[in-house]
Amino acid sequence: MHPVILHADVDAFYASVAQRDDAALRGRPVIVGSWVVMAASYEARAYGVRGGMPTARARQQCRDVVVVDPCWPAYVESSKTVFEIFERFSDVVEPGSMEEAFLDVTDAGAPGRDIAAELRRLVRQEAGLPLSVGVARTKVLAKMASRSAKPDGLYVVPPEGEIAFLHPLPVERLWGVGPATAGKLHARGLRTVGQAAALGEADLTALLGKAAGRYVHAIATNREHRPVQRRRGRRSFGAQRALRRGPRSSAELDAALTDLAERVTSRMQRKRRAGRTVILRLRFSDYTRASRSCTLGWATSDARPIAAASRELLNAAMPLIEQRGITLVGLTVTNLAGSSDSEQLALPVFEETEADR
DNA sequence: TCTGGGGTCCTAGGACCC
DNA sequence: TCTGGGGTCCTAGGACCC
Repeated sequence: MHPVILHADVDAFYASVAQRDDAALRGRPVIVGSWVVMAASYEARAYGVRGGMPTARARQQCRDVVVVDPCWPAYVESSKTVFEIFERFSDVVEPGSMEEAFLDVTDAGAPGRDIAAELRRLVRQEAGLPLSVGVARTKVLAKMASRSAKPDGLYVVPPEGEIAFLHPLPVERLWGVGPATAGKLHARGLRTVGQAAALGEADLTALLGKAAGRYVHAIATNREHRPVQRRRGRRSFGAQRALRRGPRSSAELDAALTDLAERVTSRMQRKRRAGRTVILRLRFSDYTRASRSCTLGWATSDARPIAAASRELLNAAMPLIEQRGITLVGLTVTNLAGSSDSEQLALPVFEETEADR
């Protein structure tokens, strides 16, 4: 018996929640976000509206668009409902985000297509949301199948039809191939997955680097069979803030760092996690980026040492900031202490010792 | 009003240790 | 004095995903 893997993904999650909760929005172009589009309903996408686009531009492209503010409690609640439904179909559910997951339903005793159809029906009925599902033997194929299924559809890649599905696709449709990798492949004259597969692993790793080359070769030749795995614990906590263009006073930057450190550490404290490495992320007026990091001698979730470390990093980066102008400041704490198997697991928050000071 | 906010993983060089 | 591998940790940057 071959593996049966589902990739289930709620369509335009935030926008669909908004349309579910306000009947007046149904059938209309809706975007969620204040000044940047976080999600666009399919009605809005028909006008070329895309995620990441400034809302002002979305309004230009679609005069009737309705812009709604994000509503986090509704997303958390909806996500919980959807995942409870997923869990009924498999013990092996790997979340990809709030609104998508892989399910290994090999042992479910019914054809993948039937399970997927039932999953879609229940999510529509109990969560009131449109779910697209891809069914295949591997995660990568299931993921790309769900993309083909959208919106509100079901797409099955049969075992004997895998290469026929995969090889004609443009390389940029591969999961894990973004603009940079696609650009390198295009520069070599490779436009389809089949052409990339024909190149061979040695040439692909020479072109893309070891990991990326191996990965692209494995999926292009349909040899990527990583199992569905329950989620590992998180590896970092971060927060960031975009800043208006123009000079920023150091008091302003200081206040931003203090705020970011508090946001990050309060989440860490809630999850009972502590970290040792502080990363300051900067973005400049020309959209170049830089990061500065340092590692403390102890793991902490206390805002004060993290804010202090980030201020030192910022000071070290001042010449860069003065030269290029800063438009974003971010703070990430990583190198988390203890096991990361479960967020619920209570972990000791290591105290700063005399020797560390 | 071109470009938000939250993550993951990989690479490459240098320091340091055995 | 010169030389070797192998391993880990740290820093900075890049690519990608939702």
